Amino acid sequence: MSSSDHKLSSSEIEQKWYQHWENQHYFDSTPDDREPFIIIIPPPNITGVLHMGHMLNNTIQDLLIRKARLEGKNACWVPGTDHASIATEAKVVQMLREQGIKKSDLSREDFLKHAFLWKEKYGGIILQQLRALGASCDWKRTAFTMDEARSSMVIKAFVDLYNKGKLYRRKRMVNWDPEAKTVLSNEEVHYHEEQANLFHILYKIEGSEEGIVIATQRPETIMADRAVAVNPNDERYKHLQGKFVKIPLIDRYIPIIPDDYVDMEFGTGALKVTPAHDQNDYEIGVKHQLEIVDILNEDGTLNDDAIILVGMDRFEARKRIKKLLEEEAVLIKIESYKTNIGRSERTNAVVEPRLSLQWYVDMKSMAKDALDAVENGDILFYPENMKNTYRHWMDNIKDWCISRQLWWGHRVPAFYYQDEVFVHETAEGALQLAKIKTANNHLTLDDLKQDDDVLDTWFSSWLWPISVFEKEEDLNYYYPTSVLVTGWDIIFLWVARMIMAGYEWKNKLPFKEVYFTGMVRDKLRRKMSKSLGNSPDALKLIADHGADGVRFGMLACSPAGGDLLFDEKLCEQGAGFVHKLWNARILVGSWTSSDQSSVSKAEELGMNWMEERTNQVIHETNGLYKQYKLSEALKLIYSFVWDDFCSFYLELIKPKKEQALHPKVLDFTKQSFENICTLLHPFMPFITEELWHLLRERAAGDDCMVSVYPKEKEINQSLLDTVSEVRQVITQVAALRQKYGVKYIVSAPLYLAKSDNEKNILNTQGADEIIQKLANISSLSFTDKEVAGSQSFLGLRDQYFIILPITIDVEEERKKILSEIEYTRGFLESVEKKLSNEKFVANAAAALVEKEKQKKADGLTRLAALEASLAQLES
RNA sequence: GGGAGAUUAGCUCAGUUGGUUCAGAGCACCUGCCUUACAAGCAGGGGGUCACUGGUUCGAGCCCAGUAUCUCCCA
Repeated sequence: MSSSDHKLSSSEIEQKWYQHWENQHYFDSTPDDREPFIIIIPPPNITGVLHMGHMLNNTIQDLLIRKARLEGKNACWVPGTDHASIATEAKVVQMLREQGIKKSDLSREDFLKHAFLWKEKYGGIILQQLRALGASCDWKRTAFTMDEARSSMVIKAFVDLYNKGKLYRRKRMVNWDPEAKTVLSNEEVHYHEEQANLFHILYKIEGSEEGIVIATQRPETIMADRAVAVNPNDERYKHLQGKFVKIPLIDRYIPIIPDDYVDMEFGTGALKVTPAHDQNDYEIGVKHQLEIVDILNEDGTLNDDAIILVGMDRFEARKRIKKLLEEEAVLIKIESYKTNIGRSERTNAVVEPRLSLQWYVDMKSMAKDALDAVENGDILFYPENMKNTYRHWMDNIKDWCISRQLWWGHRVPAFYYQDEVFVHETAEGALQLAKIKTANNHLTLDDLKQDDDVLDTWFSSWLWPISVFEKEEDLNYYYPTSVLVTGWDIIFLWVARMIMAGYEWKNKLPFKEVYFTGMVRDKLRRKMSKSLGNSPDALKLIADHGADGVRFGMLACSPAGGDLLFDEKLCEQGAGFVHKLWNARILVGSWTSSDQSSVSKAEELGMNWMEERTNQVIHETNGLYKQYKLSEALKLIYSFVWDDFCSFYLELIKPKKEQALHPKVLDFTKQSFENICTLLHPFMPFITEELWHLLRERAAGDDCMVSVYPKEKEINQSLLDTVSEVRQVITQVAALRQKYGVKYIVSAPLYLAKSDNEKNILNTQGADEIIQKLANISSLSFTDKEVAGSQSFLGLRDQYFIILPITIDVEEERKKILSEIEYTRGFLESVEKKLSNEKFVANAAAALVEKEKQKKADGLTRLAALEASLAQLES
């Protein structure tokens, strides 16, 4: 026995075994005859470091992969990273700025060189950190959304959609981030209630002393106004319709137009229409054929069309214009109110609605198959209610703006010549198209200008499941994948779109099941985030509690879909569990065996029970796995190991000091321990591997990670019930000992009241021995009457008497029995009520009625026993 | 404004097509034990009008309607 046998060092065994598994190539997968089980990792951003969300998500994936591997499937977990265009570009710009380099000073090519260098340096951090968690990814398959294979598929997809007529380029109102100078998707804009001012401004009617007051939150945009709209039914303004008003500060007159859109109740009931700077105004503008004038530059400063305050930032302009309006005496009042302000997820800049020319994917044409697949159960969602959210979105799907005004990403493969656009994977191909279209053979590459924009990151992410397999053979074998594990917050951004892409290009769903994890929140229910600083350092957690402890902590509190309120205490509990297992192994390891020993009846019964109980746990956990109730499966195994194996079975088997066990018993015990290791391995891979090797000498390749997951067998319920009764008796005796202060060391005789119950513990070989050992009973025998001077108690079915060396408080005992009698009578009453109810007997299932009858019989037996005890006490 | 979900013990949550007196688990708390693997342990214990109000039913934590509160998604 080496010294390391008695001391547990998590970090040591984590490093040792992870390296061993990798050396043995256990994580690797290649297509073969076995059933595949495949998970594609939700690729983390290259800008990130491991956070709690990743820990949860990847722990679950590893758990599922390891379980499948143990079950003999060909398990493959493909890792990778996402180029995260806007986030990465922001990081690189910032890095360059710190080096004194401005992005605008660099060419696109030079900027990309810097970006790739950055990616090489920092882009793999998360994948590296995942190893610390025990992730058994097939690392040689590591993919990146911008490497060659993925990029070429992204470009092909774009071209293909264009050729199918599912892509178009159009000028629309988009969310504009003036700081990053790019369009944002709706999902990248976060709305929060903020305090704002509502400016009431007087617009004077042309050729009249009268005026009309409009209310606006954005006075700096009045120069872009092209109309004032009022509700056609608004009596206050009927006489003004068709007249013109002057925009304050500048010399421009705009019409007063009627439109139903205007809410008479809001503000003054008069709405300034600024088609270039508001989505709704834009629509009104189109309807009334108003001129659309954009007075802002892409960086949020005012341009020449603003006429005044040119070159000033929009917020500075707002302050200035307030003064100017006051000077002109047209600022009637400023009202403070709360409104939702949209800010960029990345830069936190206030998002500007902006009219711009962008590429769009026609989503309606793809939504149908993707919706059907989920509706008809081809793809299963866990939890199931995510279907509703999914359906709602699919039914109201909007076209997808996929161009971004950035450099880091896949460049749009569209080439322009004069007013024509040519879409092709290569510039040369586009040139050919252009030559044909223009009938001009003299065109050269220099005549074409490629689109400056890149594609939305999700435009590569949606191809992830179909793009990670580079070989046809792999694709045929692994696709569709088994399950996707991701957060519900990206069900639209990612999950729905992957399903669409799967049908679009492979004519097949990308995965059969989707397991939505919850969001990791802190104890105050706040989402864990870097900005709040409420997220624990993942690697420190692992260092403090061990990877197994952290995995336990993450899993123990993670019901599918629901929020996960993370509490470090759960990791402590996990670490405690690791120690429990460790100590149990030390105990078993300290035992010796000898042919001279015999197998006692108690041991025989104990072993049989252990086997049945293991079967039962396998059966139950398999059921839980199927429903993805992973935290419940873990809790079940936890209590099985702790309460059943350690507290009961090992105590039952435990030999007296210096005594040896029969080899059969010791071997069985080790075998049970091995089963536990295998069952627990997916949850806690390191400690189980370590114990596996400490339990026995192992040949090369005999590792827990690749052991055989035990199969379900038929369960002997009757044996389980009998031992439950045994354990109940032990518990009750212990409770009585505690109540009367009788120490364990004082043994006492126990009697079993004779009854009709054939399966009583005296008829089961070994049961008496177990009770004698664990409850320190001097003798166990039948009795057909009350035992004088005894304490009586009920097991699950039978009644027992124990004689403890105490003086009994008759009055107290009487009260106790009376209250039990009362309870039993109530119980009987409710049962009888049911049985005498004709409708119940007629309507309920026969088995149920039978059960009620049995309950009545049991109840009567118990009542009789209690009344006898009472009589005995009073005699 | 449209939609989804939730409300069960001090906390986090189970509760399977309505049917054991159904009200559960883990943590936390309290009590007693250093019983020779583990005090990171062992053995016990208290604690809930299942948000509220009605309805359906022989029977409701579970089904229906409404109310309240909260969370989230979309606009």
